[in-house]
Amino acid sequence: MANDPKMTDTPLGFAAHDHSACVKFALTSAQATCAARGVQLTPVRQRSLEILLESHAAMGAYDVLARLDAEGLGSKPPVAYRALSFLVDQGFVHRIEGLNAFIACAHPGDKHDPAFMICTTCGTVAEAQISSAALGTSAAQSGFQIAQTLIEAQGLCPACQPQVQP
Amino acid sequence: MANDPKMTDTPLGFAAHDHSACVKFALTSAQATCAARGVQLTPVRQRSLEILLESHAAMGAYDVLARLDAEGLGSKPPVAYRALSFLVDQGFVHRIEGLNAFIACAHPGDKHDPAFMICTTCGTVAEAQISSAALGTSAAQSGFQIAQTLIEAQGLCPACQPQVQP
DNA sequence: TGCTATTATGTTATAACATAACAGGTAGCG
DNA sequence: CGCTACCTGTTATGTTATAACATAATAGCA
Repeated sequence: MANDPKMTDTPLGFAAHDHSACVKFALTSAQATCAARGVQLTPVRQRSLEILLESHAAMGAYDVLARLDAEGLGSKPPVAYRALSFLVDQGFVHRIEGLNAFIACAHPGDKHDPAFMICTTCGTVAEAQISSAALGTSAAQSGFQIAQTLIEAQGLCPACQPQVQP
Repeated sequence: MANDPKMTDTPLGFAAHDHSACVKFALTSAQATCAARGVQLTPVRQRSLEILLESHAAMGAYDVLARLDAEGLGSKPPVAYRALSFLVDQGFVHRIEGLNAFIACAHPGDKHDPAFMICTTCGTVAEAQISSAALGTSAAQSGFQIAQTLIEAQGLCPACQPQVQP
């Protein structure tokens, strides 16, 4: 059930790979995770994930919705947004703030903060399998030319943290 | 023209500081930069920058617009978006993708990739004066509890880069 | 000065992204 | 059965952003 070794060194998106296998793997993995967590991968949710996996690119919520609508799975924005929220919550999909778009996670299963390399010319998005600090290195290795790096950390500022010391 | 030393160790947003001095400094600095670059810091642009500097927090484009409108400087979305685009282009203001918001740069003059720490409770945004890798360290030092880190790099993928080798 | 190219602003209209709120349906369980 | 929990359908609206075109100010220069 592991990825084929030949596709693990390069971020997805820039590298050729066995696409149907990677879709199948991600889907199976998501199904197993949902079963383990006792949450439901309903038809709309699963199909939304498949759409993102198949396109293998960043898609807007309305793009996904259009696909769902074409298949009779729902035509109103909340349908897509609810499915995408679920998938993001479960870690199967990442949201790319800079594009207002969603993309299937390139290495589901691992808990991780996503790091993306977004091509400003063709819009291709590659997810880097790294721990944030190594972004520059990873980019250089894959031949990606970084123009701009954006970091956003969300959390609690000192004033808003629950107090331990009275 | 340097920042007061006492306010350089902590990211702005979480630390008390001489606010009117920091507004004045940033404004003067922006004026000088515009003069040096031969671009115009027009009334709308300068006032937009002032609004962001004064509030010292992340503001949506329509929030800025409301302020401009109240002062008779323009009431239609493009007015705010054009001014904000200019300020972002010049590096006086950063756009925070995760919030669809804008914030005045905390250390103008330096060329840098912005790194932010965003409180999910109170919305306070602090700009970290760091080179991306040190975010975790900086956060720990300032007492910020990171829940989630988001990295977005924009640039050119291998296929889109101008070819050097024929 | 007068021409023209450029840059900035004003305005209309609409596109694109996102969510609140409520109604209805279905599955599991006591 | 009747309850609860969860998911889906739908209406309506809120929020963010830009295209496109008209007008005005400015700068550079013959």
